[in-house]
This record gives sequence, structure tokens and C-alpha cells, in this order.
Amino acid sequence: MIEAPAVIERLRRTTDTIVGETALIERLAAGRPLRIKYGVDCTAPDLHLGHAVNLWMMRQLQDLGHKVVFLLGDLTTRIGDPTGKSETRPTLSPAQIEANAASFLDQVSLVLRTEPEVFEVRRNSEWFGSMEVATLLGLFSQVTHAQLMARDMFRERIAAGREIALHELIYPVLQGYDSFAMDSDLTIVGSDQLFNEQLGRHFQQRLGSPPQALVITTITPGIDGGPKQSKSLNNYIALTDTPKDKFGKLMSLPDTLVQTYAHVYTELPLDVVAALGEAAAQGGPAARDAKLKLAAAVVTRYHGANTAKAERAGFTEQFTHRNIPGDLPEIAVQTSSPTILELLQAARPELSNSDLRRLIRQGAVSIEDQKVLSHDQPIPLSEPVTLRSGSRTFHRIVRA
RNA sequence: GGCAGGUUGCCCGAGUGGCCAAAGGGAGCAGACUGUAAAUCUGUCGGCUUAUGCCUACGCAGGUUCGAACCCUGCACCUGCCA
Repeated sequence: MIEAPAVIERLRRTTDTIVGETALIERLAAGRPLRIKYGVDCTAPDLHLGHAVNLWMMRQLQDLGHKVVFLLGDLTTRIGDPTGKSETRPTLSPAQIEANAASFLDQVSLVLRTEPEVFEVRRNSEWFGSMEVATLLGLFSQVTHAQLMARDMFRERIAAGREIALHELIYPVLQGYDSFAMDSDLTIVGSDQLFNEQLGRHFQQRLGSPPQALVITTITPGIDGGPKQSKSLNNYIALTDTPKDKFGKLMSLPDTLVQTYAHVYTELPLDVVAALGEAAAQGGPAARDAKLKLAAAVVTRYHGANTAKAERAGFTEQFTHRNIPGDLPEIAVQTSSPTILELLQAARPELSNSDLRRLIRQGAVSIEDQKVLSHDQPIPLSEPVTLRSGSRTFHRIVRA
């Protein structure tokens, strides 16, 4: 049994602040498994390394016997969380919500354990779906206007002369009540959720339960060094990225981010993290090697040491030794002597013909290491050939 | 409610009648170089079986004109100021 303060210490690595720390230590020390709230909105999920920082913290607690309660906000999703949004969000159909929930579970299970002893799935429609208006009004009476106006986003919207729909105002109240309804002991969230989860503590206290502790995680940087990973900035590494993509994206980090990444996104000992940072600052092959170690450590966490080792070897082969990788995606073609453009259309369906012509014009396309510069050049396919389009995209072309 | 300004390509942003598929920046893509998909430099960056060609595009719908992102009318949304 690990002592409670030691548990906290482990979490501290990626923690900014803890609300209710003393109570949390007491509860950990009591030996009872904690219920950890992991509440999500059922919008289309695309979890990335930043989300996973929270998940890994929960995973550590699961390994100590605590239970993650995965709370699908199926009912509240119909409202839409106004956090950080300037506009009201469109509502989702029930079918869409179900599909998103399934996808969420898939992605979450890449990090969390899902045995029933340490994982439970709940939905907030369980308590909100059939709640009486009188009960609801009772809840509302527990929260004052001033409390809601403490939310900076609401104040900003008002100051800007924008509307706030009543249901948006109510959203944090409902999210807060979730914590009471599901008996949350602890929730691990980013600072953007601090306000909503504080309301959770408020409800629990008002309704006679001990308030949940809040572990607010550190901000986790995107691969461009920006303050967060986001889809719109296209600077994130998704949990569903292939090991190869994870490895490659990590190698494309600016050298200056190596230490931060190693700290936040791996479990490497802190002295190793510091050493990697120093190596990265040195530049030269030392920096590259540090980054290789970082990439391997992250890939190991998600896909195991063997996969990481293979990706590392593959990367060195392809980019340091400039060899063509071994296992290429295969494209089967019907015609015996297609033009290079036809081959590219088959191999890169996501690109437009104009894009493909551009690649050819810029000298990015080669067959068997021979540059092809004319878009209508026929390629005889008596033997399978290797098609290269760009510095890191290869296909094996075979006759169908 | 009144007055003024705005709505441009993935994002930001210039353009006020033909030289506009639209300056500049960012992102993306490619090439060179290298230590890597870092950094740097260069090129490219709507689509079309490539074409001094066609199609689509400057909030939406009409109109004026040989010709409209640019002028006019209406509509929608946004911003600022006043009340």
C-alpha cells in the first residue's frame, strides 16, 4: 500500500493546483477506493496527448484500486457547454450522441483500464432524464446569480453585448450536480473546467456529501509549442494516430520542446528528463538522439516497447540512412502501363489532380528512385515498382 | 432605437470598375541543405486528362455596365459609438 502523500507526489508531476488537498489525503489514507469523475460531453471525440495526461493520472489511481466513473453527459450534450464558445452550439441527435459515446469509450480504453472493479460508465440522463421540475427548481435555488457571474466567460459575453441563452447559464449547474449524483470523490480536469467543478463541490456540500477534490492539470503544449493542442491548430498528436505517425510527429518537434514533452508526456525519471533537455539544447546529433529517446518513450507508453523499438529503427533507416522503408502500402492497378498521374491518383486519393501535377513538377515523384517529371509518362508494370511521392510517402505498385 | 464601419481563399489580412484566382503573413505541401518530419533558404499553395483554355470563388439575392470583390438596391450577420 502506497502512502497517501506519495500518491499525491506522483500526480504532482502534471498537476497545477489541487483543491481540497487535505481532504483528498485523508480519503486516500482511509483505504476506501475513490470514485474519480471523468465527465465528458458527447461531441465527436478526438483525444490527443494533452487529454491523455489526465487519463494517465487516472490510470495511476486505477492501478492502486481506485475507480474511474466515466460519465457521459448525454443529456447535457443536448445543451452544449458554453465554455470558451462565443456562440451557442448546434444540438446533436440522439443517434449522433450514441455514436460519439462509443467512439469515446474506444479512445479512452487506450489508456484506462476497463475492468468493472476500476471502471464504471454512467450517463447523466439517469438523473436528469426524469427529474421533476420542482426538484430542478430546488437545485437552482442553491446557486446564486453572483456565483454564476463569477464565470469570466459569462462576464465577457455580457460586456461584449452578446446574448447568453438561459440554458447555457444553467449548464455549469447541471455539470456541478453530476458530481453529487454520482458520488464523486475526485475529478482531474484542465483549468477550463475549474468553475464548473467548483459548483460540483458546492452542490455536494449543500446536499450533505463531502465535496470532491479537484486536481487541476498543467497546460500541455502542442507540437508547435503553442499553449495547447487543438484540432483547429492542427498541432496535436491523436491517441488514434498510428505508432509511426506518433513517432514522426514527435521527431518534428522543435528541439526546444523536448524537455517539456518528456516531462509531461512520458514517465521517464525526472533526472533523465533533465538530461534530455540538456542534450536537445546542445544541438547536433545529441539533440536528434534525445528526440529519438523521447519519441520512443511516448510510443512505448501507448504501444509497448517492441513497437517503439521498431519505429525507432524504421525512422533511422528512412531518414538518417535514407533507405526506403520495408513494409509499404500496396496499390493494385488494373492497367498494364498506366501513366504516372494515374498511379498517383490511385495512391493518393486525398489529393487533387492539381496537387499531384504540382508534386510531379516539383520533382517529388519517383519510380524506383528515378525522378518522373512528366505527368503523362507511362509506367510499365511488368514488375512491382516503388512509387515515391514526397519525402516520406511510399507505395508499392503491383499489377492487379 | 439612432449613427458609423465591417463580412475576401484553410486562418489572419490587403484590395474600391478591366493589369484579380485576388498583395502580405501564418498553416500546409515540395525542393535544397542537415542532425530529424528541428532550424535555415527557395519554390508552391481553388478545381479541371495542362489548357496564351474552361469552371467555381470575395456574406446572400437582385441590378447597373462591354466588363463588378470593387458601383446601386434589398436581406442576413458582426463590430464600434451614442441613447
